Amino acid sequence: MRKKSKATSVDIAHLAGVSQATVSRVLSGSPLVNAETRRRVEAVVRELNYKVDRHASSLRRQRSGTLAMLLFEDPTPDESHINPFFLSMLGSITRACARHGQDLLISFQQLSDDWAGDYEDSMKADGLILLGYGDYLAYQGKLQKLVEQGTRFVRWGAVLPDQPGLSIGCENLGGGRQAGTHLLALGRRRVAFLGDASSHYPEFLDRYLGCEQALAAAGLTLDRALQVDAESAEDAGHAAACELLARGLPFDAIFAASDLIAIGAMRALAEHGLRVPEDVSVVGFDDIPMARFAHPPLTTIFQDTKQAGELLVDTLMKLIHGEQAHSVRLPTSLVVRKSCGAG
Amino acid sequence: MRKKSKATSVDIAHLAGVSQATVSRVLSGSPLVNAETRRRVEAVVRELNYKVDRHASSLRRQRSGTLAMLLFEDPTPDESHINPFFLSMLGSITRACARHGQDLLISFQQLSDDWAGDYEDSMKADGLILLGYGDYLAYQGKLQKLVEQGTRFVRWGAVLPDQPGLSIGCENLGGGRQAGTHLLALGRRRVAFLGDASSHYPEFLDRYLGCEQALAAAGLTLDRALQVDAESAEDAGHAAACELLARGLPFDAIFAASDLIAIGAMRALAEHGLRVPEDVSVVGFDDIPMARFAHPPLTTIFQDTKQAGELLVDTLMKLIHGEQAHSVRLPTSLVVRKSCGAG
DNA sequence: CTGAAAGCGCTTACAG
DNA sequence: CTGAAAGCGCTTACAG
Repeated sequence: MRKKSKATSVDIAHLAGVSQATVSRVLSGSPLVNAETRRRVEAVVRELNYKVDRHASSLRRQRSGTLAMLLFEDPTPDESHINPFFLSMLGSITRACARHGQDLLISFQQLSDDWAGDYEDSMKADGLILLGYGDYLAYQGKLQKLVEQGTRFVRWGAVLPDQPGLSIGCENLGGGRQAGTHLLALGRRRVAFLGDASSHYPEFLDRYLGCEQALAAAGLTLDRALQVDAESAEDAGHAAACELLARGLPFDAIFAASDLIAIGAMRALAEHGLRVPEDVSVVGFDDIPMARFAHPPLTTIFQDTKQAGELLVDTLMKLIHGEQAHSVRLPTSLVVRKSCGAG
Repeated sequence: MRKKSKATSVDIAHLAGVSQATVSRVLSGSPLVNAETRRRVEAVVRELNYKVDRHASSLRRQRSGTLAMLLFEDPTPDESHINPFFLSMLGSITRACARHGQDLLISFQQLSDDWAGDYEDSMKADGLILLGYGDYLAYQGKLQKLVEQGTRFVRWGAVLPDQPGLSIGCENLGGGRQAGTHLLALGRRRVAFLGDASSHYPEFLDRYLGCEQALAAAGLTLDRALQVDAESAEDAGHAAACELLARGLPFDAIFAASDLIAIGAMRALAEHGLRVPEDVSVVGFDDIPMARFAHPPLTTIFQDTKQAGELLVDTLMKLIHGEQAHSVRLPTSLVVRKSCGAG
């Protein structure tokens, strides 16, 4: 902040009776400083509450000490609330950044944006964290471009074989299997899937496939006629469930690709006089805070957002430091509540 | 980012056949540039996708072009999810920052922190946006210190007469009145208040007082024996409602100081076999996204987080530019859903 | 309207 | 272990 007179390293040097270079060495933790000298400098630093000017430091080091988080959503209805799932990652990302001594810049983007903005951010930050749901095929090209530019980034999302850059994601396939297995154990046989299940949304697709595997293991099939596209939003879930109902095919369970979809679907079910879980079991995915308060409380597949956030930052830092880093898939777990019946 | 060779203004100058100073003038929108020269420079800038180095620029200008948002919560149970109310402000704050060409740094703090962190942030940003619930009396001193330091900041919260610095808040008194009036209109007479109602939480206190005014206007009182302290969290709301029930006093309505409290209270009510709204009406405050999905959907007092976020940023920018700025109270509105009965 | 030059506050070879 | 000095990439008086 602009204050009467912000102390600089020169002031500190003066007061401590050393050169400015030595002050700098002390503050950057250089081993090339006499212990006694260091103590003297540190005392003055503390007294004046001196902080290194990050701009000067970054300029000189050619490294910013800043990470940027880009949150994008698909067509994002103007005033939309941000996907709660990503929000819960925000906390752990922030904390992880602090632990690494990095600042966190945040920026919201439309998937449709030029992403010129990204490039801009990439000049401000040492690396990018990409969060967002959206048509994967649509932004794969942008990721490619980022790679070509030499931009360091890590994204949250499906871990795919040939993807550009690194991803941290969860075991979507395994999570889908957990959902299917649970439904099966409860005696459900006709499972509907709400959510896009194509390579446009690889995470959803894997959840679909995982569920299908679980059913297949029991000699059952996930009837494609019971699949309805939906993006991760309550409204979309509601619409999808209505569409499903309109098809008139029998089903006794819904596996929603996200909690938001599940919650919307339950609303539609209730409006149509169907009881959850008596008439139909519902499983979600994510375990957003709202899931607990849904009616009935939603059984869902938990993704560890805390660990995810940390891993995202840790991985990005490795990239920045030129260390070896790789994509990872985090395990999921089933959270049994009321929406499927006796757990 | 560190790339093979990032273009600098010198490169641009060279290619455009002008001096580096002129490039700088073009990029900062100086009027002291010939239109033709400007066009030539801009062409090169576009072609190389050149961006001004923010660190160099900030260092030179002694202004960072960055705003910092400090989000603090009271004792914050380690992995707690951030208060959803603040999260919904995040989006509009980010957008408003972008509109002002400012970057947004975000940082989470414990109210108990030394806030040395703040001072640190204050060196990185031109101004601070403070968001958080917590004991006002406990952090008033910190605000005072910020003022003394000359740090520019705006906080979201109660607009109080002698507070240090500026606040943007809502008409808590008016909102409380709207809640009380609505309850009254529905025939409710014995209103309980869940939430701290002391000067430690001035926002809650005003909501309480507003409700009390509405009742008084009808010749009724807000019985203090029906008030139970609670912080803004679902668990706290649940606990408070249990405590209220344990007191054994009759009541036919609950005005919760926040939606989270209301949702927790409804859970307790249900556990005790009480129906909402038949046996007791419930009104919340905030209108967080979850309110719509509560069971029953929660009638609540809406605070315009979108406008709030924008105002927070606009006000802070005025402060930074040395313009006149002042605290403001935003109007609230009643959102009728199902938790109070016929609306 | 344009250029040459100083300087923002650091970090880091380079000498010693 | 320490200091003097160069230089990171800009912005902005100062001349012209």
